Amino acid sequence: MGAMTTPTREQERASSARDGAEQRERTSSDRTWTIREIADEFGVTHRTVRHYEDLGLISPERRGTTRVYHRRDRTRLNLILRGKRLGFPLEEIRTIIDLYDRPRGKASQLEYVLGQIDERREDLEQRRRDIEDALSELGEFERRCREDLDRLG
Amino acid sequence: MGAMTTPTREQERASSARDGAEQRERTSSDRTWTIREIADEFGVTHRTVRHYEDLGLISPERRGTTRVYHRRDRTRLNLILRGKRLGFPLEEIRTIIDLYDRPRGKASQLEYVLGQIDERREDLEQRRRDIEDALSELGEFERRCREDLDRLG
DNA sequence: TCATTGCTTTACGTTTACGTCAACGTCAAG
DNA sequence: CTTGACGTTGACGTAAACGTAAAGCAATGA
Repeated sequence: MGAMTTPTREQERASSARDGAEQRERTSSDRTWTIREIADEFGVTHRTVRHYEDLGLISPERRGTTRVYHRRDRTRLNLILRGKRLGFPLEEIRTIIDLYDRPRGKASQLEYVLGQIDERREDLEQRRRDIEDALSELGEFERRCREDLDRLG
Repeated sequence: MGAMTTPTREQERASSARDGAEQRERTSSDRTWTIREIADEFGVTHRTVRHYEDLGLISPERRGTTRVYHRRDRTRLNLILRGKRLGFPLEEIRTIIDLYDRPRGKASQLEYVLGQIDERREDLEQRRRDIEDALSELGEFERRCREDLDRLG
């Protein structure tokens, strides 16, 4: 995780809460967000965020009835959205997230996780090959188009 | 049995389907396939193949009422399935296929096609980045797992 | 001749991933 | 106290991508 996390405006609240006596010093890791803020920032609807919660992909804190989102929820959302861009179904994305989150104390657990990692890797590498193929076909096609264009001009 | 209206092609197809090994007088580019053969070979159902036809992604020849698949249909099916592996919706896949097939005689057409190619390329390169990121995260995660495993052993 | 096999169309069912109300709670401002 | 901005939980709608009968020819095997 963290390889492609978007640098965001977590500084603003962190610095302004520096001298507040009422609130303990809030580091950026303490910041929380509402569902609307999260949805807007990630470019999805609140309905979508709630849908992901229904499927168990995220589980924000509840204060009373209201959802409170923390940094970990943002991390998960990033994973989810990238998974979606890659065309993975949400259920499969959930298994991936669970994989990252699963407690892996015992050796048997770790062996299992390593096996899952290999499966994931196979899948991703197949996709990468598909993309490379598609890109090179696209390049070849472009070359031919430009040839045709040159003959016309 | 009554008089056959168009006996020639129908019988050709029937006999070639019966024993394909003997029918090697035909060059491979002339070979045709039934919907079942195509479906089996590509690992999809005939319903799926017909669905793609409904959406205009393939348009096999018709002999009478029966669908006859040629090499170009197989090429298209390959494009479709790769598109699906990459998570593209079928409608978008159709536009890509149409792009490759579109007659591009005039310069304006070619300009348009080149623009489309760029869009496609952007999309694919975004996906590639996502895959690279996911793969490197996976690698990092694996490294940590192996560390944990070493500490246990 | 009859049954089987394969292809056909029509049409409704299903799953995924949400969208879209509806109806209600809550809290600060006017 | 009412209004309005957000929040909540259902519950139903929908589009994509097929699945799954149902029902019908047409050629072939027994």
